[in-house]
Amino acid sequence: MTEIANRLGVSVSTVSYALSGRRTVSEGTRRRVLAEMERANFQPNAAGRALASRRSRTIALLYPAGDHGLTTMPLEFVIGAAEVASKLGYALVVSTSPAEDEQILSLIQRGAVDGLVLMEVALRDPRVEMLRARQYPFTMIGHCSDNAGISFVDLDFPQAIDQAVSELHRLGHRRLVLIDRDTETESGYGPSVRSRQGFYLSTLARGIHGFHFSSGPTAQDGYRVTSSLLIANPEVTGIVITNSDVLGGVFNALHDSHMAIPDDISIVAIASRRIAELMVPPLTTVDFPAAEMGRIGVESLIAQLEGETGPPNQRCLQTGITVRQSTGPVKSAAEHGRKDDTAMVQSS
Amino acid sequence: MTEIANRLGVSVSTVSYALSGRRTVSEGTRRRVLAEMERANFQPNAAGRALASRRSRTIALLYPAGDHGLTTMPLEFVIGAAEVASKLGYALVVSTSPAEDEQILSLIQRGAVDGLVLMEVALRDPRVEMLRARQYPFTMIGHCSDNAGISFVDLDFPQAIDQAVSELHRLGHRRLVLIDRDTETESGYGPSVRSRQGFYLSTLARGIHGFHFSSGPTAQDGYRVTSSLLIANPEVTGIVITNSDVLGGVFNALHDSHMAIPDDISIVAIASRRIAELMVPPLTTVDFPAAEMGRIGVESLIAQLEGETGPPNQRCLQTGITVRQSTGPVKSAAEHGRKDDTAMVQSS
DNA sequence: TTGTAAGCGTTATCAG
DNA sequence: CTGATAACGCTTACAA
Repeated sequence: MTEIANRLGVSVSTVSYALSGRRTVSEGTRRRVLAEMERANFQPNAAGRALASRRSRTIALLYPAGDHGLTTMPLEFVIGAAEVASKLGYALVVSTSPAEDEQILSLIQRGAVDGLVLMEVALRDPRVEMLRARQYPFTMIGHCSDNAGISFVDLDFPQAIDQAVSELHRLGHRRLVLIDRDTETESGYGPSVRSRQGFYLSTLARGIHGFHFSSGPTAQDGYRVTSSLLIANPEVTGIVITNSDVLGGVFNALHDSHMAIPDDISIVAIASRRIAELMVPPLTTVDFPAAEMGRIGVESLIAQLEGETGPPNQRCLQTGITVRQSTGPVKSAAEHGRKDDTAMVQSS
Repeated sequence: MTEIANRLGVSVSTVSYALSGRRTVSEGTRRRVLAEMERANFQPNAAGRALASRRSRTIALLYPAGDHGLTTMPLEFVIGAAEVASKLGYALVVSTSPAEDEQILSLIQRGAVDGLVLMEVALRDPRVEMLRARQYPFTMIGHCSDNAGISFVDLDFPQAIDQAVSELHRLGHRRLVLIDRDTETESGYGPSVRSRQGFYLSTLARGIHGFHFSSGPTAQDGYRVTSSLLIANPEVTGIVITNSDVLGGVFNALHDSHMAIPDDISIVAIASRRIAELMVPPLTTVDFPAAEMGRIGVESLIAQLEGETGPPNQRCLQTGITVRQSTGPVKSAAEHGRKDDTAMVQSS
């Protein structure tokens, strides 16, 4: 910058202001400065800028560590976040979320990042309490019981579940089961709690029979749960799944029990398109807008960093349903005697 | 740091050296300094350090942009990279690889990062040429035709394919097909080229019949290719797949053609465990060690940054095969008359 | 509209 | 073994 200033016979501050626009610079010099920068291929040094401005223009995505082993959030999420961050002039560092508050603190106390995006927050999350107490800028993917003043983006799980239930109901299914995350290990995990509540509300509202099974996060868990489910509740004709990690187990269990999809049983899951298309038959899904969630999370964090005032940006995204081939009308005549309201319904 | 120095009555440089160990400090003062840092909860400021040392202690992972739409590299890769980077004291920024050299240059000219990890390199990759010409530190996931002086980590695709072929051969399969990436759009993409060559070598070496079909990257492409394959070459009993994005299409096509897996046809794919367990039946795979590749890539970049000398670290990882249920002995008696060498073979 | 200069928090050189 | 002190490259009052 000094060099550019010298070459043009202006001061460094003029160069700096020409670039940042933080004070007015005569149109002529501004253009000359920018032209010279272009010519010299100048790029402002990140460290110098960060040191002087006390802002790193870097944010961190705290990725849930391997504690669940597998994780539900797809890669598209990270990509979406990275893209918008870069578009807004920020770098996005991915950090496997250290369970220790200390490590988070270290990250922010070094001034390495200006703000955080928290993933997989629990209903009562100690990290959230800590950051809130310190008034540190952050946004959440997911949300807590108490979100006062905090921006977040989440899926509207009750609505997502209701779409699934509604579709199955439309097809004549009257006995549904929800397979969700294991509550023992996931107590306080928002999506589980909200999905389950939503499921009971949705089934109740339609006067149909619904209950849930909890499953661990692996395919084996899904297999086991589905097998017992089929024995304990052979009258079930529709399954709703919230955690795509168990899908393989469910499908294999059904296959081994000679239950055809969708002839004997219909399945709807909250899952990405990528996963939907891997299944046989292709899975009817409530779409998980991962990339968009990443985008929104980063956007609202940066808005906050850039001094946006006003209420926090709290959004529960609405989902759409994509009907593929894992859902169909109830066939079993034993189930209801007659396929009452399904016969003439058009595909929506 | 100044504050700590003052409180202890030593100079800032002593504090700095006590922390960095870059010059000897008497055991006593060193301990006092560290104790005081602990007490005051001191964290060295990243920007100040970066400015003075001219190193950001940050590296970037250049993630392939959405040009293929879907991407083959799983999330575990990013996680593995992030974990080891953080363990070595570096931050890992994820950047959706801008096709433009300019943007890469901007990143490095700002001094925002000390080095790059390139993903999805082509056999002749302009980015590689550019970085090499500038002597900029980087490592690759994958490798080019000419890798002189560049560290990389890649899968040993010929070996991976050979494991797949070997397993199918062991089971008595004598007519194999490889479904790989579409060459029209992927010309110069190393894994495709190497897999295909490896496939022909492996089948040739065993005196069995092998040929390949190329498929686009979507499930629909996989479906189409598999359908035509079944018509054109009904004698095929084993399929090897390199790109897990097409798996769903393949499985669905087989299902729709009433080909049972593994009774009528066996399948082996290069894929992650996560995907393997989604399929019905669970897929026999040559394991893709994504996390390890991420780790190694980052490690060798950092080694390079820390001034390691000597030859570049060039590694083609060996794979293991995990036999699940998509492979089985040839059943079709029409195929070879007799199942010659398969009858007595033990599982390895 | 522009210039001057004081930081920002480290590292590293040069003397003791 | 330790202290001063000059960078590092930029931002931003304060003056003019």
